[in-house]
Amino acid sequence: MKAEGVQGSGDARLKAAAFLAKAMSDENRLRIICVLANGQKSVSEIVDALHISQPLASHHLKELKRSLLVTVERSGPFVYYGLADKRLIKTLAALSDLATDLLARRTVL
Amino acid sequence: MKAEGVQGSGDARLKAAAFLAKAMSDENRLRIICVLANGQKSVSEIVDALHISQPLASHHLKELKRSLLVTVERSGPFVYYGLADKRLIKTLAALSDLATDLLARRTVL
DNA sequence: ACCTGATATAAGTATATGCTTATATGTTTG
DNA sequence: CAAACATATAAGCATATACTTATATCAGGT
Repeated sequence: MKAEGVQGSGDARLKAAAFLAKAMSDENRLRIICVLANGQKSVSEIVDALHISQPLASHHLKELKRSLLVTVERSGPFVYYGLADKRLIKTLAALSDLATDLLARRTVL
Repeated sequence: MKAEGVQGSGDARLKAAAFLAKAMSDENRLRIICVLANGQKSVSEIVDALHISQPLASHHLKELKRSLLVTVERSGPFVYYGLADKRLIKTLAALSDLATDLLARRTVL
């Protein structure tokens, strides 16, 4: 018999992890996450911070929203995006540390 | 002036993180990582464990190698793949935990 | 050398994704 | 309502990627 507990099947967990990794697999999206780490930001603030076009920012924000990584809140003409979970920052840091090490190791060899 | 230290520019760090996330954005590759968590495995062992075709396994192993996530070692007719860094397991677990929570939260709301 | 098993590559297809330019929607203010 | 600003969507293009089927390479045994 199967005893899955609360966390769902290993299959579902891997699927979810792949989904999250995909959402984090674009540099512009990671830059957005970094900006949002300092609190909610409007689209235009994000555009200014990243130096990308407004439609491109909108596109990535839509993707981040679809992947549940960000929250959306409208206030007047502005739309404020924020991180859905603070652990995103830690997770991003872990990815970054590991990736940097892997690359550095390769450069040396 | 810029004081970057040993870890490279934030830009390079994000690029590296995006690269790693992309490598981890496929469920079959995550399944391979899970299998390799128990030690080196040959291609056919991986094929048997995942129930995927041999060329597909080879394709993903090539991608994992290109992304520096796995080591390759030939022994006779067999090619053994292993994890390049044990932190991959922890990182995958972190991704999985966070992703599962995000999805669960959404399901509830 | 030949055969068998293990792995890699090639070719082809379908789909997805990142980006740009142009346009639409929505909100506030005069 | 019109004008101005903030954001979203549409259309189009180029590239990447996951997968399948078929074939090639490579190593070991007879």
